[in-house]
Amino acid sequence: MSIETLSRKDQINQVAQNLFREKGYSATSMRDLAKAIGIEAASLYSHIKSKEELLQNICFRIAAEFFDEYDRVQNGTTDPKLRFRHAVTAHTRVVASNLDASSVFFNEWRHLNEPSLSEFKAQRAAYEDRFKNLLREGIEAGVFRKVQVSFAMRLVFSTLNGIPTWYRNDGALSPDQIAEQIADFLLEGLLKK
Amino acid sequence: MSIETLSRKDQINQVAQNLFREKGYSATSMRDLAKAIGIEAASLYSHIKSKEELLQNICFRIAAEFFDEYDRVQNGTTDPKLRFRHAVTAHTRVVASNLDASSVFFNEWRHLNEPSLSEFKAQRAAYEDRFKNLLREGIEAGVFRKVQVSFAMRLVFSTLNGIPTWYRNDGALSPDQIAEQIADFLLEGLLKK
DNA sequence: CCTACCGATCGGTAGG
DNA sequence: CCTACCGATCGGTAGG
Repeated sequence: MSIETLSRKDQINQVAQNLFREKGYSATSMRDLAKAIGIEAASLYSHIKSKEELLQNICFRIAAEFFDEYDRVQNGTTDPKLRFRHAVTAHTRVVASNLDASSVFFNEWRHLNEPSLSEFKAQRAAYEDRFKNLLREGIEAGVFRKVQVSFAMRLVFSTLNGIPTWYRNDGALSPDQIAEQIADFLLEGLLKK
Repeated sequence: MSIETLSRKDQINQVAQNLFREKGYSATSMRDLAKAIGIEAASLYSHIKSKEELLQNICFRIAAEFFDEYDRVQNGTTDPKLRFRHAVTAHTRVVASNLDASSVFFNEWRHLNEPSLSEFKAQRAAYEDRFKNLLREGIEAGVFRKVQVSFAMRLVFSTLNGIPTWYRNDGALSPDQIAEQIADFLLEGLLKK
């Protein structure tokens, strides 16, 4: 869908995602946003309530996508290794398919005010717990090395959340392809067997 | 060294590192900085030239540390696996020992203006090339799996550069300890052998 | 290191 | 969706 066919409100949200990612939330002014769309800054407020509302929409929409995609791929799977692989590939697909929004989710959430900030942190912690549980299952099943679960979870998310810093959706590698490769990397490491 | 014993200029740099990390460069005002130190905003300019100069100092000082520590640990080592391990642990030590500054290096460099911005990117690319060469060596020596060098380098740095998002230098794990564990993780992956 | 101040820009509102 | 505008705050300077 090209950007001209979006409703003005959707267009504002999409341009905000891009500017918040490229310049950061604080360094993006409502005048920057309006100019990129081609209207006056004051006109934005016919469609939105505040600058922070834009940030909230981005952060919570992408959070919901992470949960939805996780639940979708876990449904029915019981093998610990496969459950972990599915979680990683699901997360990667969401990130790689929403590079602007996920960048904002990872880097700009701290500019949320209360009570959104606490709600955001709670959702993120709940999501991270799912990955910790998968790691625990894998260790108990004897499939994974006896790593520190909390530590390993952090390293996994560092890898996954760094995707927007280098991935370009230009056709060279599809989201599904990098998802598989990242899962391989996390499971196998660099050493030859 | 406690913050009171620093020269005023060093104190400004240190507080700037912390605020730029916590709030971001754009969201940190010179008045925030002055207030945290206990002087008026105008007085900062007896010690520094501009806000951006503070950012430049942080970014280039930590870049120099990455190069210095890399050169120090590579000196004399020839085994590909050990060379990679030393590079990873050196980088990790610099990050874990400079959490504020390295966070700014990773996340706030985009607020640099030219010509600093281009210089920064050039240094970072040169540093990344060193890691790519290490990966290439390891593959050619048959020690590493045949991964895509550029892709693997990105994943390695994602893991390393995510450290400030979770590591707390509170005595539970020393920089050297997490450096070793991260090297294990990158080399071995999660799967049990 | 301070007081006093500058022009520019910020997020947002009133009223049409 | 626009013009006109608000008070607040920005990075920084002059002068002491």
